[in-house]
Amino acid sequence: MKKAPCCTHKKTNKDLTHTIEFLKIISQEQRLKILCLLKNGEHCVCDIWQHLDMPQNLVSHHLKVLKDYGLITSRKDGTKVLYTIHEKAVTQHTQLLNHFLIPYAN
Amino acid sequence: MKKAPCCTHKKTNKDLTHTIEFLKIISQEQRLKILCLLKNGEHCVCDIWQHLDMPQNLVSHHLKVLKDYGLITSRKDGTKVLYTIHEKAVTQHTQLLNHFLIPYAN
DNA sequence: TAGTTATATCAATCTATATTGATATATACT
DNA sequence: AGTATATATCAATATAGATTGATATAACTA
Repeated sequence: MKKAPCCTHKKTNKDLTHTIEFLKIISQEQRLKILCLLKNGEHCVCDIWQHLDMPQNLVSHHLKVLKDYGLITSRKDGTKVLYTIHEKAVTQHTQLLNHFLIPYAN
Repeated sequence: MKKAPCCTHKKTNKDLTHTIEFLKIISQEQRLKILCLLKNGEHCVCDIWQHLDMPQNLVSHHLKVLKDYGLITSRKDGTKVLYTIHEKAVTQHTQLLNHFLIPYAN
């Protein structure tokens, strides 16, 4: 039987710290909306701020936070910068989260 | 093919608000630790604050937040109050979260 | 080169909320 | 009744981080 992680173990403490970091980043309406938009495909910054009706600099700021943590990636295309969700990273984090919340999560 | 939820739809906006509430509650080290402890079984308040080395009133406060949002339940046993994770509610919230992060999440 | 569009950065302010200290309530025991 | 233990509540403070406004950088166009 697979052992459920417990917060008293060293390794799990590290995982918990990472999970908290991940959660703090996504527990923000604007950022979750951005991720939700990007999960359906690549978008430039102007797409995002017009679509979500928020100031351009704020979007850039949130994109930086998301990118610094590896939840999205970007590539340049002329003057535009196109952002995409990093699906694998996101999935890894959500699975780690489940370990802390659900007994014997896979 | 199942349609992925999009943040521009009314119903999804409501779901997003709920998901943000859920995330704000669990994106807190002390609270995630409490949930992690409770997921492995019932515990009284003194168990929790001694185990997690945090002040009693702070634990009570966090337990109230978790209970008010339906993530845990409680029952009295003499002077003690025993708390348990509400596994079904937690699972529902994590599944909703996946819809916002992962394309075609089940 | 000058102008325009797209994006990023920085400092200052605002806001939400975690934490603390003091105290209240509730139950059990002698 | 009086004391001890367990839990909850409340007001005050501390703090992290979201938002704003101004400005910088970079690339394309005429």
